[in-house]
This record gives sequence, structure tokens and C-alpha cells, in this order.
Amino acid sequence: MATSERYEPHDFEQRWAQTWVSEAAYAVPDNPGGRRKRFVMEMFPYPSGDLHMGHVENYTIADAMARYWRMRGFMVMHPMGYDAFGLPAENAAIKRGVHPHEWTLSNIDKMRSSFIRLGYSYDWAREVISCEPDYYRWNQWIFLQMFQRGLAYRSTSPVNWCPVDKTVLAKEQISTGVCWRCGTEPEIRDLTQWFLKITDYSDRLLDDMQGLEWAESILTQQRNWIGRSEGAEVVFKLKVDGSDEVHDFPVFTTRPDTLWGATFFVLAAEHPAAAEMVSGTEHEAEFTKFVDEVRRQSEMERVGGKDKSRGMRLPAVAINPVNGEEIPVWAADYVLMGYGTGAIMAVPAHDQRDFDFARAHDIPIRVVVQPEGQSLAADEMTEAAAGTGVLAESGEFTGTKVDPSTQEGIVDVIAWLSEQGKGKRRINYRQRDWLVSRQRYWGTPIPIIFCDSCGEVPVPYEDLPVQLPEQADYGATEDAVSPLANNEEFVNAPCPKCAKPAKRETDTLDTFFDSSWYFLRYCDPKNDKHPFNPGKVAKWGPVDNYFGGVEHAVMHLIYARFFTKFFKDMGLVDFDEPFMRLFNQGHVSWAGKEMSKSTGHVIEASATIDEYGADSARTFILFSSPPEADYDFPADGYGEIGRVAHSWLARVWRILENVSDEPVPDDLNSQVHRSVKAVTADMEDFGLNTAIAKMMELINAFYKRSGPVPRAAAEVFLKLLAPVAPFITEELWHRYGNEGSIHQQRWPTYDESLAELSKVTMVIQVNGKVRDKVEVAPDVTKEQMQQLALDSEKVKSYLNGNDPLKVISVPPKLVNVVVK
RNA sequence: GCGGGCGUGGCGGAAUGGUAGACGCGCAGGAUUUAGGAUCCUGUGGGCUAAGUCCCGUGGAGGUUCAAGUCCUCUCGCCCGCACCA
Repeated sequence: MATSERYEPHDFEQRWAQTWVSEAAYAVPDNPGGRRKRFVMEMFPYPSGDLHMGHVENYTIADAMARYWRMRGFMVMHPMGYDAFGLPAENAAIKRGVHPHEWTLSNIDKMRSSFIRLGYSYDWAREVISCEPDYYRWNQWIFLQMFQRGLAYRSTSPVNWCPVDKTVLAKEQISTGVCWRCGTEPEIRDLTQWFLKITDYSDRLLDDMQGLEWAESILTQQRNWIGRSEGAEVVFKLKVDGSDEVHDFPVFTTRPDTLWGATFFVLAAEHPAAAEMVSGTEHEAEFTKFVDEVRRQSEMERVGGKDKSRGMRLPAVAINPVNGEEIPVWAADYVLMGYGTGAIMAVPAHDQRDFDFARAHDIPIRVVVQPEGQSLAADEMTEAAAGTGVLAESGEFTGTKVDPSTQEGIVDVIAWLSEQGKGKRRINYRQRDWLVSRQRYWGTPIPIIFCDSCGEVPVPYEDLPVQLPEQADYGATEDAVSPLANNEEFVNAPCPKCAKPAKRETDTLDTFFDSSWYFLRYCDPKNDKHPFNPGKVAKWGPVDNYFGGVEHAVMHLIYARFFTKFFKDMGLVDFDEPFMRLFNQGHVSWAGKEMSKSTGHVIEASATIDEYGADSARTFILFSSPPEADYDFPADGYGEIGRVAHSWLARVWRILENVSDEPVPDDLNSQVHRSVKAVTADMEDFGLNTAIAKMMELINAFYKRSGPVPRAAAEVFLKLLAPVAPFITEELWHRYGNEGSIHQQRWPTYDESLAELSKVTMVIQVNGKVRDKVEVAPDVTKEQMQQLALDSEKVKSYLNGNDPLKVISVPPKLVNVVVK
């Protein structure tokens, strides 16, 4: 006799969760063998505390898909790890006196147990924690490999320095303009720091995008970030007032065709040449003040600020190579040291930013490209004319048509410049080398020793890891250096080459370094001889499906692509791209604001799980919005989260708890096949919210019939639901008396002919507006449809006895009769 | 400022250029009871109405099309990124 129990998820969810862990239910071997492999992973989390509902969204989407693919017959590797170095651990240490390592690991423990409670199908044996020496030693190994190949080098770069706390400040720590701890205005200090030569890979990073199944918007953002532009390098000569010396000064321009319109020359404010030419003159004080202001600004403020006039006249002239003209030299904030040569020729008539600057300082404007059919006069212009046109006042090129979008005319100017020795073709990139030095404690020590005799000496591989010392101060240093500099024991080391006393590098690596290769470590997480075994990576790599937010569109995703190409060059991997398919899930916010542990603005996952169960949390978050869309939890009533899904799962439980052994009747069978077809199509398209909606329809169909649901139909439903709600489906599956896990079952198939409806609604439109509807067989012909439409009384009333102008039939759904 | 997105009922959202609002929440009326985290039935975009397969309706303004939430142009609003948060 059938028993009846209420849906009490807590009774069985934790039992199954523990079973899956203890039986390593989702472990996969190093070699998937003959099975089709699928490497599925999510961007690993920063362990800031317990999981919040934003995490639940990200990881549930990926887990549901991983479970679906497993049921589709793939051998799925689904690993998890923790991006465990970083600023918040140090902040917590400074504020609360807990060691970053301790703080981080306790957060990891909380997150791991929430992952387990949520039933995520991870292979726990592959877990990676980036702050542990068995991981970061390989960061050091990779860094040294890059160093040996000339891809890691040192150069000067400014940092923000708090003179009170005596520490380098991250941008986030001065988001209010002052130091987050003491409120002091930061100073700018120049430090010698480590860079990676990612620009060597710019072209490959661009070219290889074509093989990626990523959203076009992400690829576009990457393209724009790399910012390849074709143009010319043109050599101007610079003459400083009161000096006879003339220096060559190249500039990069995408519009060499407008050279004849250059009316001034601009150096980046921080260009050393600018400082040099005012040094010892009456302009020096004013200039120093100006540069100081500019350097305090972010790049965004500099380039995008409202004030388009910030600049200062320098005591020099530049000589235009195409006409020998002497033009004034300025320093301005809108020219960046890091782009091109740090100097530009300014053509106000044909560049908007130059135009704004020229107008602000009464610098002459000269039109040298006349747009077709126009005759622009400089003093009447209200904006620059950056488009196509015909060259004017441009020497022998006067009359030449130029088009920046096709390079028409421009290539001819470049060829001429080369011939004349005045310039040459050049491709410039917006992308800059990657600054990886951080003046922080909680990161990977950079494995270099500085020796007075031998210079930059790599720590020998056999001495890795350079262990991060256990020390208690993470803040103040005497000068703008890393807190590790306070640790004498760490700093002093013999030179590996000559054995004389030497000093270690005290900077640590940017945490983006850690996340640039962790997916490879998942393939071989315990290797203590190498970062990974190439044979193992060859079996599982590259990642087939990567899940993560759009906020990583450029930096992380470009850095990981760069590392992969570097490993390819080393012969360690046999693929060029790390992530074949990328899925960008939406952002989850609450009351319009991003959830953040540090501000306490979070909806913690465990609260929802405690109250309604893990299946409810999963189902709710997947049903609430399409996976790629942002979702904002309402400001009030968030405590009700999960109730909606819980009551539906309770309904599923009531309807399917008891099943019958009768065969599935035809009409129900047809509905089941239709549901399988629809849900499968949605799953293939990551349409988890609509897939759940279609499961709801099937449950409603089950409910409408009287008596218990036939077991065969119920089991099909459970398999459809299994990726979304793994616990209730496993529980009912076992209650039906099945052996083994439902999650090892194959995804149900459907029969197209059974899935078909016997009747469909045909809509009859007149001039595109619905006027009538009739039921037709799905294989109705166009002729039959037309006849039905013309027979409609409704249509006849619009025709008034006339013939229709046109009849359009879309079998079997729609006929449109065009009248009058 | 530059680059990339998104705008549909009271709410989350659904719609290969082809019935706008699937599915669900909420709300209203009702039923029932083992009073539960109940359950079930009916209704639910707006307007006018005696009645309508009547009119209006997908941020706004134009356009293309037999047909536009969907395609095009312009525009407004919001979100993400912009190189030391990750």
C-alpha cells in the first residue's frame, strides 16, 4: 500500500551529499580512455567567506550542465579550487589580527562544505588552492621559465604610497581618493617592477580568437583591449629653446595623411624629455606641479575627463618632416606615456581630442582633408572632421582621396614617407606589458635574488618553492617596498651564482598569475616534479566549457590565453587556446547593489539551504532568470528565497511519491515525449529557466490525470529534473526500488512521431492582425490553409466580396490575408 | 570619455521576423481540510463596453516588411569593464 510522507529535503539531502563525497561519485581518471571527454569548469572563487547567492547562481548553472552532459554520455571532469591569494586576506589580517593563511583556509572550509551541501558534482581529489606552496612553487617555476626566455623583465612604474601607514596602496584602497586606513592623500612613488612581455603575443591573441566559441561581445572587448592599429611612425625633430641641439622624436599616427595639418606637438605630461627641457628654467616649478596633478589622476580621468584643456606650453618647437614647419610643443594629460611613443603630432582639424585642446588654447586649426562636396573653414568648425575626404594643402598629395576605414590614400602617404626616410609603416597596440609585481605579503614570492656582482639571478629550480615566510606584519615598510622586506631572514640569501651575500626580491606576484594556468593543474593536481604532466593535460585539455562572469572579459581571459600560448611554445601543451566554449552567466545583485562580503551586503547561501534545502536553492536560482541574464534580488522579502522552488518540489514529491506499474497511456506518452524533446532542446542551449518551465508543464499534465503516475513516465521526468535538483530525484529514484544512482543514468530519448500533436491551432490574420483561429492537422497543406482562411466568416466580412490582394501561408501555424 | 551589454504586466520572465505575456510569483474570488511551509478550482496587460476573436500595448521617435518585442536609423535610461579587487 502506498505511503504518504511530506517532502522533507533535509532528511535525505545531507545523506546523499555525504554519499557522493565518500564514494567519490564524480571522480574521473587521468585518462578518459575511449569515452568522449568533457572538461567543464567555472572560474574558481576567491574565498572571501561563505558562499552567497551570487556564487550559487554561477556554480549551479555549471553543475546542472555538467550533470546533463554526464547523462548524455560524456566523461565529465568537473573540478573546483580556490583563488586564495589576494588583498582581502591582508585587509582582514590588518583589521582583525588573524593571519591571512588562517583566514583564507577557514573561508575555504566554509565554502567547500557549502559546495558539498549544494550537491555540486566536483571531483574533489583535484582540488587546487593557490596559496599553498605545492601550487605557488609552480608559479615561481613558470615565472623563471619566462625570465629565462626574456619574457619577464624589470622596468619603472608608479605606485600609490601612503606616507603615514608606510605601505603601497591598491587602487581599491584609495577608491575614495585617500588611504582606506588613515585618510591620508597618497603619494606617487616610482618603483622598479616586474613585467611580462604579453605584447609579444598580441597578434596571436588576436588571430586565434576565430577558433573560439565565445560570445562575440567578449571577443570584441578583447580585440579592443589589444587595440591593434595600423599606421606610421613619423620622425619629428625637437628643438629646445636656447639650444642648438636637435633631437629626433618619433610619433605614432594612424593618420599620416593629415601630417600637413599638424599645428602642434604634444608630449605625455610624464615624458622624461618634457621634464628635461624645463629643468633649470623658470617653467620648472609650474611644470612639476602640473605633472604631479596629472599623475594623481587615473587614466580614465585623464583621457575622459570633462576638462579638455589641461596642458602646459613647453619651451621647444617641433619640426614637421613633411613641410619643415616649426610647431609649438605642449605637455598634456591626454597623451599617455604608455601608448605609442608617448608623444603625438596634433591635427586639430581632424582629431576631436586635438580639436578640443586647440580651441582651449587658441592654437591654429588647419583643414587638410576636405570631406566630399564640402569646403570646411577652420574657424567655423564645431568638431573635428575625422572621416573620409580629399587632401588639401598637402604638398604633392593635394587632391588625393583618403579613407581611414579602407586605408585608401593613407598607404600611399606611408610609402612616400618611407622613401623619403621620414617615417615608416608601423603597427601599434593599445595593449601594454603586464605588470605582475605587487608590494604585498599575501602572494607568491618572486624567485629572484639580486646580487651586486651578478645582477638579477634566478633562484635555482631545486630551491623552489621560495617559501612565503610566516610573519606577523603585512603593512608598514621603511620605503615603498613589499612587507617581505621587513623580514631579514627572508631577504638575505647567498647569490646562487657566486655565493656572495645578496638580497631576495620582496615583491609578490599579481594573483592573476595564479589564475592563468590553474585549469592545467586540475589535470595533474598532485604532481611534485612539474607544474603538470603534459601527457595528462593532453588527455583532458583544453577546457571544453568555461563558466564565468563578463567582468573577466579582458584581463583574466587574456592572461590565461597568453599563458597557454607560452606553454604551447614550450611544448608543454598541444593546444593554443585554453577555453573552447565560454559561457558568461549574469550578475546577481541584491537591491541593485553587488553582493560583497566586506560590506556585509550578502544573502548567504547557507541560510537558504538551511531553510528550504539545497534542491530548492538550486531550482529557485535557475528558474528565476535566464542563466546569462543579471538578476537582482528584491530589497525586501529575500528571506522568502527558495520558498517558491520548495513548494514546487513538494508538489513534485506529492505527485510522484507513489507510482503505478500500469503502462503509460498514449496521450500521456505523447506528452512525455514532447517534454523530453523540449527540455533537451533547452538544455542544449543552456536554457535552464525554460527547461524548468517545461518540466512544470509535464508535472501539471501528470497532476491532471487521476490516479498515480505510471512509473515509466515518472522516471523519465526524474531524469529530466536530475541535473537541476539532484537530491529529490536521487531519493525518489531509490524509493522506486532502483539500484545505482539516477545521475549515472542516460538522458531520456524521444520519438519524433510520438512527440507530435494531433491538432494545432492555425491563426488567420487579415492584414497582419489575428481575426480567427481554427484547429488543423499538423500536416495541413498551404492550399487547405488558404481555403480555410477564405471560408472564415470573419475574413469574408473584411473582404466584402472582393478578392484578397495576397494570401501568405506559413504551415501549419498561420495564414495572412492581405485585403484592399 | 572609450569599449561591451540590457530595457516586455504589480514582480521574475516566455516568444526560429508569424497568436505578445509560456512557466512561475503576487493579487482577487471560491472550495476543502488531516490547520499545513497547506492543498485545490476560477480569474488576472490597459481601455471602452450591453455585448467585442473591438481598440491600444514590448523605454521613446522614425523606417523596412503581407507581418516587427525581434531587423535598420536616431534617442533616452540602467548595468559591466577600462590595466594594483578578483
